[in-house]
Amino acid sequence: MKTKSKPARDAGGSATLLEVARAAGVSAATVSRILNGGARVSEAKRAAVEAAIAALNFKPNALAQSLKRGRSLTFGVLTQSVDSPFFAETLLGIEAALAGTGYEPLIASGHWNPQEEADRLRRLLARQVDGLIVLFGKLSNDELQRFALHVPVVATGHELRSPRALAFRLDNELGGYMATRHLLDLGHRDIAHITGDLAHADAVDRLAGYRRALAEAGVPYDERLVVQGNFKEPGGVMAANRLLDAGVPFTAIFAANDQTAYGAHLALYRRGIRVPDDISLIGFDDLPSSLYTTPPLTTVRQPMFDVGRLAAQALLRMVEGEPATLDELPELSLVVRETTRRLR
Amino acid sequence: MKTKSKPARDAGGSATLLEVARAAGVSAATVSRILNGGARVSEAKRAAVEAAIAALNFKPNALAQSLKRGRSLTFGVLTQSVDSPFFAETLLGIEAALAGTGYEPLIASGHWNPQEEADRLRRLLARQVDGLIVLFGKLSNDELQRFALHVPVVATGHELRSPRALAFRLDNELGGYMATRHLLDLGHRDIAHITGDLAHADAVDRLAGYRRALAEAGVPYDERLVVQGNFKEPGGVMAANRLLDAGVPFTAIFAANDQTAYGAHLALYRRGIRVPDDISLIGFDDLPSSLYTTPPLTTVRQPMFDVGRLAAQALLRMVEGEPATLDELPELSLVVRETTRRLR
DNA sequence: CTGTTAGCGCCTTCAA
DNA sequence: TTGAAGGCGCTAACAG
Repeated sequence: MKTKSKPARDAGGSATLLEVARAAGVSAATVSRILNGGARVSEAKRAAVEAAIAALNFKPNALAQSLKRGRSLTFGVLTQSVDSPFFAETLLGIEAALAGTGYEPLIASGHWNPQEEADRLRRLLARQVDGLIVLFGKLSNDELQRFALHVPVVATGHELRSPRALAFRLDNELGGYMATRHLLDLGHRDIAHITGDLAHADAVDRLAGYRRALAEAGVPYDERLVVQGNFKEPGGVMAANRLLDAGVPFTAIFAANDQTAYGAHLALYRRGIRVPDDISLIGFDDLPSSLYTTPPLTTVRQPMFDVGRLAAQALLRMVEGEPATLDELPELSLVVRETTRRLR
Repeated sequence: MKTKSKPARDAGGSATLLEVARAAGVSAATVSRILNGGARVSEAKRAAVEAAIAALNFKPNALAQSLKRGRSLTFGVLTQSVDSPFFAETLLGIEAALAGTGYEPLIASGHWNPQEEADRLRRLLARQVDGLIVLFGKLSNDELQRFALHVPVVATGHELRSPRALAFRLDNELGGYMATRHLLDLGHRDIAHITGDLAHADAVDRLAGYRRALAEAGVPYDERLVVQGNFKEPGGVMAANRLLDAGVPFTAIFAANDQTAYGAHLALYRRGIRVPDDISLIGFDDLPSSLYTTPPLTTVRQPMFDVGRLAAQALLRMVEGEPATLDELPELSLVVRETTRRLR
């Protein structure tokens, strides 16, 4: 005896368009027309169909629509880790740009692993996303281009511009310069730097900015004052400890990002060194939480919300066939709060 | 002259299964069989098909597969805001539970707005998700049940158990009790409480726990020591200021969540009041960042990663037709760090 | 072992 | 204005 083999879903809902049509005594085509606006339909039938839709609680099957139309109204978004506040803000910007457009983000995480990133991107493609937003990560431009063969791609943290792929980076070198310059302006000359993971271009650029500011101010570069972190709090703790143990005096620290600064601050606190009274500290990113650390953290702001918003807006245009362009390039800015102070 | 009207996608890729079949000189069914394991196929044809797949760089269209199979291998996940570290951790747990199962999360945000939540859930359903995970929010049990008519539902922060819906809450009353009790054990008797948004059951429960601990210790409840916050940093700042301005002395604060504690800490700092030297402070949640505040925050840990993981695992079972059960109920725990200290 | 036949649910000509 | 027919890409009987 053959029994309904449909899986667990639908125990209580979701009629099909055909069922609606039958209930209303019209053809499926008519229902479809009413659903999608457009064509004129007689008032009588329209009323009947709308009644049937309501009665059956009908919702069109988006999968079927996508299959038929060849567009899924979905953008794939590759973050590196959903738990990073840094990405969270970007996601918010994407969400904002997509609101009301009918598009929805399908989010995946690459965990800073090129293989995993490529794998996730492939899955996203298999799900027929109409476009891809790649947030940072370690994919090469070639790989990005390969994906752009299938759908338009917008990437942040990469440099790349082709008809179907657009990438942009913030000026991290300038950011590093701004941070260091701020410390210099405050009279500091012995400025330590805790770098990010130097496998990332951003970390390298920030370091370059630090060196440029120093050079410009005539302060010799002392490599003993530069230690490597990893963009995470524990890295900041360890780096600060190494700095302190090295015995080379310094009055300020430029941390490659806010999380590193948090860690460094904690390490200083443990040794009874106060911020900013004894040592000035500046971060990079301006995470939302940096406004509420005690004291609030001076930092270089990365406008991640805007980055997300602009990326999504650009992609929206690209899927409409317009050329790949950016409305504006988001800019870094110095946010002076209370962890830095004038020397003496 | 009629021209290809397919949209921008596919400028360079994605062959169809039928094309693969033709290239390999077999039928579509054979290709499908090879793709899905199962049936036996001659080595010759298998080789030909695999060659064709590679040559054409073929990836099955997941939309078509889902439509045909009646399962999308997608779970809808309703968070309230992607930018909250609290939800981020839960998402991580869900991601972990889903890894390797073939299921992927489709994430939407409800922003603590019942209308918006319901709307998002409907869209998720339209996309044919196979199950729903609802993380907190303000939907009523009735509404959740209604969604459970269509697909299995697992919800956190609700209480509800039916064949196709499972919900669980952590014991927030106990959490509030634990926090207050910790302060009491340290010798504090004048303990202030900054509540969360009292429209949330969690906030009410934590307050109840606070009162119970007080009562149990024979400390009279003083309503002047209880002010309302909103689970966010600014609320913590304002609440702490109100507490301070009221002039009723206290030696410790129990903040309804970590973000509130951050805000309160900042307000104290601004007035030169040190934590924990002058005032002890305890939060609730144990956000990842609480490990790196200066000093690290004593708090009541909510195992959100586990919450996400357990929810996803339960849902996984439910879509397989198994009854709605939870492996275990995650428990709150006291995490003593450095913002609380013995009185005197 | 393999091909043919039918759709999944919807949209879109094409005729009427 | 409306319906019939065909097909998006894939899978699942059912024959051979």
